[in-house]
Amino acid sequence: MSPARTVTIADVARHAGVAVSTVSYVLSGKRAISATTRQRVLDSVRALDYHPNAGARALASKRAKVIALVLPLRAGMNLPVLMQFAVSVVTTARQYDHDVLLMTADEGPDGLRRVAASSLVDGLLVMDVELHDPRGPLLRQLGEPSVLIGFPADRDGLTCIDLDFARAGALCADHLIGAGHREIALLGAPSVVYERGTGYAGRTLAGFTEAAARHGVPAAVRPCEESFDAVCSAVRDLLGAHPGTTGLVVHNEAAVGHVLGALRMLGRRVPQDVSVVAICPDDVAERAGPPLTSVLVPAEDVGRQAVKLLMAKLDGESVPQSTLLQPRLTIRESA
Amino acid sequence: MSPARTVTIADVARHAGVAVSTVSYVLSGKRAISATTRQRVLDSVRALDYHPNAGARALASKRAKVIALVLPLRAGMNLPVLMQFAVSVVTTARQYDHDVLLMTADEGPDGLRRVAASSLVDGLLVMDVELHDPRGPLLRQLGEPSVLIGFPADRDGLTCIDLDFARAGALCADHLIGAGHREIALLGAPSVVYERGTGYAGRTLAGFTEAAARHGVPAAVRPCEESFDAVCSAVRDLLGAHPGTTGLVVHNEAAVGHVLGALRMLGRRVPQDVSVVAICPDDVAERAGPPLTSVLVPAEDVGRQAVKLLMAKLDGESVPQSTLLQPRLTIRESA
DNA sequence: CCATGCCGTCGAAGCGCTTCGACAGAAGGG
DNA sequence: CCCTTCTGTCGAAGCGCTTCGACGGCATGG
Repeated sequence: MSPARTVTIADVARHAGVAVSTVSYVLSGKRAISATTRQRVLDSVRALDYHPNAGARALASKRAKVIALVLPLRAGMNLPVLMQFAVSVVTTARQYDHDVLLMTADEGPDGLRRVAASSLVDGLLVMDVELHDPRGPLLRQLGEPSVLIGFPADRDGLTCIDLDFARAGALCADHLIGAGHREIALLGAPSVVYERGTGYAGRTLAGFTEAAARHGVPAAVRPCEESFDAVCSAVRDLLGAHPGTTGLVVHNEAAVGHVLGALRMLGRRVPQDVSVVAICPDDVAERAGPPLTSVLVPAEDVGRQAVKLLMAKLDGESVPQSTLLQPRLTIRESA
Repeated sequence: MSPARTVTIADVARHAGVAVSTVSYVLSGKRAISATTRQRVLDSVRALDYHPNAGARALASKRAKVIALVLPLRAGMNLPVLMQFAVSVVTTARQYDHDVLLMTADEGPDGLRRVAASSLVDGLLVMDVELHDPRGPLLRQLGEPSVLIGFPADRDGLTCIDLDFARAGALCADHLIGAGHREIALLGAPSVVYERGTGYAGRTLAGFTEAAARHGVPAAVRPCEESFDAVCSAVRDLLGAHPGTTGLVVHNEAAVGHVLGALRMLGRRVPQDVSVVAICPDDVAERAGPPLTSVLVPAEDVGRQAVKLLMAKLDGESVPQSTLLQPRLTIRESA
């Protein structure tokens, strides 16, 4: 429309008949301003459709009001959960009046250094941290406020949050055993995921195994690739080697549909012949046939909490080093 | 380590024994600087590990070197593709020395207005634009450089890019008909997606129907919800109503696995009894059983091209109003 | 009734960078 | 040999905002 010279705080001040600093204080609330002046300023802001310049604000206040979200970029990642997570981070950050800069891990440590050093962001949210993640030491050294999703082996001086996967594995085992199953098994992620030392996969497995042992129930465990054929033979092998298995836990979102297909092909009915519990998002569980009893990965919760932790750190509050989110089992038809 | 007062351009200038402006010109290349001076400055930059302050740069140059990626946030979205897309946008943007601000559509028009007006970003990438998307007019009015992924009905003055879904639909039909099928069908997205006027779904359907008509082959079409049961009855209905159907196109990523399961349950072998072609990402097609002949949604290409278009616009170049990416059919075992 | 405080507002000094105009000195032309 | 034209560099003026210190004016208390 108009030639649109952008509106500055000086324009607002002039329009409202006050000093620039007064406008600033009205907007930030950092000093008391009389109700009448405040209102006049606010009206001018609205009238002129004023939006503070982000760069100038960042420069003067040393706060960019932007946080970085660092995504992993690896094989075997499960994109939908990542996405849900990202969305919840953005939504929550906005509630704190912050924006989110999206980064991929493939720029490596330099990327983190760059955004931190350039004051592009005030803090970092690092996803999918592995057991021996090089970014752990880096973050410690960087001194930039950060929150990690996932647990590195050495979490000293870091703030970490994740679903309690050990508990999730145990919950699945307990549920099956409680339902009377006397031999159970876990079908996991592709083996590369375990080898990489991805914390959550190993922790689920440990929790599962431990719970089974506690009840004295034999528990087989098998990694599982994600193609239909691979899943079929994995299931066949498993049931061959452990014919008494009647309870199955699946911790592999991409394979979960195939597992049901494989069981169908092998003539095993779910849940009559084999009970299945999955660890996956609700929508996957719901649209499976039959709908799966499942423990969900509460991506949204994790995202929200992670942002809250980071905001607390930005405000100089001290926060717990580790936060574990409790898993929740939803009973559907498969177990 | 150190108390870490951040390094400024003045520090670099002092260290190199030149003026601040000289450092700036070395870094931006906007004026000729002698080789020796340039080298000295560059050395100092490295020695001090200097990173320009993003806010100051943005303020002075009126270029933030950040673009916004606006994601949709709707039911029936398919997250993995979105994610792939986002990753490719970030990667490409980095090649142009830009960062990416992630926004969700749920902040609405105000969100776009806000980031644009505050100069937080230099341009906008808007994903998953619908036929009658309110953001079309908004962008036009905003005057901020932008690129839309998807085609609104009125694309005057906008820059749009997408996969040529009509062509993709036609390609599937052509492939099946070329293989000798005399009655074919399309299993599509959930009906809500069509009703919303999501361009790509409708265009696929149109391309498919048209191609079939051109060959004089009857072609049924059916939207499809994504739960296993719904898919089963959809497939059953379809095959019941059109018993001669031997070629099936599936344009629904979440349902594609279930379709194969349903066919198996109905006793139809793939590809002996029914040939199946899917429109979905390669990894989904590959890990299906049997691996699916498919047309992939080239999320990465779209992302890369979209960024390139946006960068061209930021540089003041003029770009084509519409860009259509050609689909590619990959033959696997299912058709 | 004057000293004391507080409240609300203002002016000005930066924040770190880009960019414009100026200006030495070298190079080239008449 | 002087005047012009480049080249390479410098200094300074902002960019739009936050924040600090200052300062009138009003109420309070002695």
